[in-house]
This record gives sequence, structure tokens and C-alpha cells, in this order.
Amino acid sequence: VTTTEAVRPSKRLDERRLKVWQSFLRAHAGLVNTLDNELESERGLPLAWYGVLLGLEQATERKMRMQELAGMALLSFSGLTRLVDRMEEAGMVKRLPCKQDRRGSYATITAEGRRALRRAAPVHLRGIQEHFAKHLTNDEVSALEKALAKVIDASAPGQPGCCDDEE
Amino acid sequence: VTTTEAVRPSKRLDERRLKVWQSFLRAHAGLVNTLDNELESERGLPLAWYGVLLGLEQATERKMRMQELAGMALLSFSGLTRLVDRMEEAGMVKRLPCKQDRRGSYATITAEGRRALRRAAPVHLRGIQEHFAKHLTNDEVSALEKALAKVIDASAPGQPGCCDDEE
DNA sequence: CAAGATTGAAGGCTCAATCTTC
DNA sequence: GAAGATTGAGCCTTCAATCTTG
Repeated sequence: VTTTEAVRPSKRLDERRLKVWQSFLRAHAGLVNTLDNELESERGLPLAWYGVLLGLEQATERKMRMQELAGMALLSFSGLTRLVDRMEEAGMVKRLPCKQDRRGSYATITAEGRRALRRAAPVHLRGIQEHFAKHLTNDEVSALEKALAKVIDASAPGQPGCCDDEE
Repeated sequence: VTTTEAVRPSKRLDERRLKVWQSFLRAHAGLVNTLDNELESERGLPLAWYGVLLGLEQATERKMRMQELAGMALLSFSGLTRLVDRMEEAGMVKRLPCKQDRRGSYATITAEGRRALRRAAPVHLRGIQEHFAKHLTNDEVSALEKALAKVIDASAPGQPGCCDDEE
């Protein structure tokens, strides 16, 4: 690695990192908006629905507990309940009772849901490529992988050593 | 730059970049949630309000047209109108008629708004440092600056040469 | 009583229609 | 008629309360 400067981050927030944070917010807003619009207008599918369908399709036996699915979809429990309500009404997913623990329930993807996912996937993947991936060099991808991983598990709830002392 | 591989990005979306996209979404969701909760619980200020107050404080003469402010706050026009309604009711901002063009109006920050901003700033800046900035090495900051800049102006609305041809 | 999930109430955002001024 | 801003309707999300099962 060519160290342009010291690697040790400073304790105070510097101007450059603050700007990067603002760019991060701006990039996210623009991208999500664009991708959601594309998917919605070309396939009639909201971005959030795509995420749920993809999660279910890739899950073991194509089913997930509501809890897990909420974590996947970055939604609250009640938010997910209602999203699944709407998707079930649209015939994309279906609830399944959980035999082992009758408090809980599974969500599964239906045949129609899988069809919708297959139709939407090319559009969405193209969008990610066009608006996000194609602008990143391999070095930038590496940097993002590392940086985002650190940020994610530092903001994971209930992390040990997250806020322990003053340094 | 130590080129680990070719710099030219491929035309097809690769697995690594797709994962990075998902991490990007996850990181954003976690961060915004955390920062909003901190600001709300420690200072009673929603994150969106902070953004508006900061924008107005730094604007020329501490005022902005509703349009500009909407762009800043990453909100629709009607969304901003309502946000300003709530903030005006809370005494943080005030609308000002625009003499030159009587269709438009300005929003300004009030003394109380400036007070709230001064109280909130340390909390928010600390949050950005703790949950985001401090995890980034200088090299990662450089990579993010470049990558995000490209992504942002590729998704800027009405960009020339954005979707013109196939290669 | 705790855990998984849902429901009621309320807040906040967006699209489309509207109002006022250019 | 177009532009700046607002309003009405509807959708989506969250918190807190609730229901059911462990």
C-alpha cells in the first residue's frame, strides 16, 4: 500500500471526512431514487419488494422468518409485517405457519413472485452497474469493501467495545 | 497508485461490486438510524432539521429559496414545504417574502434555530466521527472521495452524456 | 412473564392539482 | 402559459399497545 500519510485516524473529525460523509448521503439518495424509479417504471416493482423477493429466493427452502426478513429488508418488525401484507395481497409472497414454534410464521415466495423477480432482476442489475458499479475502479472497490465493513459492524446494535472508554 | 489490477471497469456487473452495493445500503441505513437517534434523544432534534438549520446558517445572509433548500435537504418541494412548516411552528426558521420575485419566498434561520444548531452540532459531529469517520484510513478517504464524486454526478438529473449510447 | 408477530395511531414523504405571480 | 410554492390525498413507516404461544 502506498501510504500517502499516517494511517492512524485522528480523534477529531476533519473537514475532509465530513465532506465525504455528506457525499455519502447525497450519493445514496440519488442512487436509491434512480434505481427505485427505474424498477418501478419498467417493471412496476418497488425497490423494497425486490429486496424481499431476492432474500426469499436465496433463502434455504425459499422461506424466512419474519424477524430475519425484517433485518434483511432494513425495516422494523411492524414495517415488514405491512410490507408482507401488501406483497401477499399482490400474490408475490405467502405466509406459512411455523410448526416448531407456533408463535412465529414464515414468509415464502410464490410462483408469481419468482416470475416478477426474474423479470425485474436484469433491469435492476443493469441499474446498479450503470449508476454505481461502473464508476468504481478495482482499487476503489477494495477500499469501499474495507471501509464499509468497518462502518457496518461498528454500527451493528449491541456491539462489544463500541462505546467503552474515552481512549 | 499501486494498480492491483486493470483500472478499466468491466461492462458486466461483477459479484464483488454487487456485494459492495449491498454493503453501501446497509451502512447507510445503520448510520442514519444511529445518528438520527442520537440527535433526537440527546438534543430533541431530528436529523433532517439539523441539515436544514446548517444549510441556512451557512448560506449567504443566512437565507435560501425554498427550491435550493429542497435540493440541499434531499427532499421534494412539497416535502420541504412541510418540513419548513413544522420548523417554523417550532420557531427554528421563518419564511421571508422575496421582493424581487413575489412568487417565491426565502427561509431564514431564527435566533432560536441558531441556538438549537449550536447545541446540536457537537453531538452530531461526534456521532459522525465515532460511527463513520474514525473507521476510515486516509487512503480509504481518498478512494471514497473519488468514487462518490463520480457516482453523484453520474446520477445527477439531466446530466449531459448520461444515457446517450451503448458503449 | 418473555418472544414472535400484528394492529392502531400518528408522523412524514411524494405525486398531482392548485394558487399566485411572472 | 410557465415558474415558485403550497395543498389534498394516499402511501409507507415507526412507536407503543396488544394478542398468542412458549
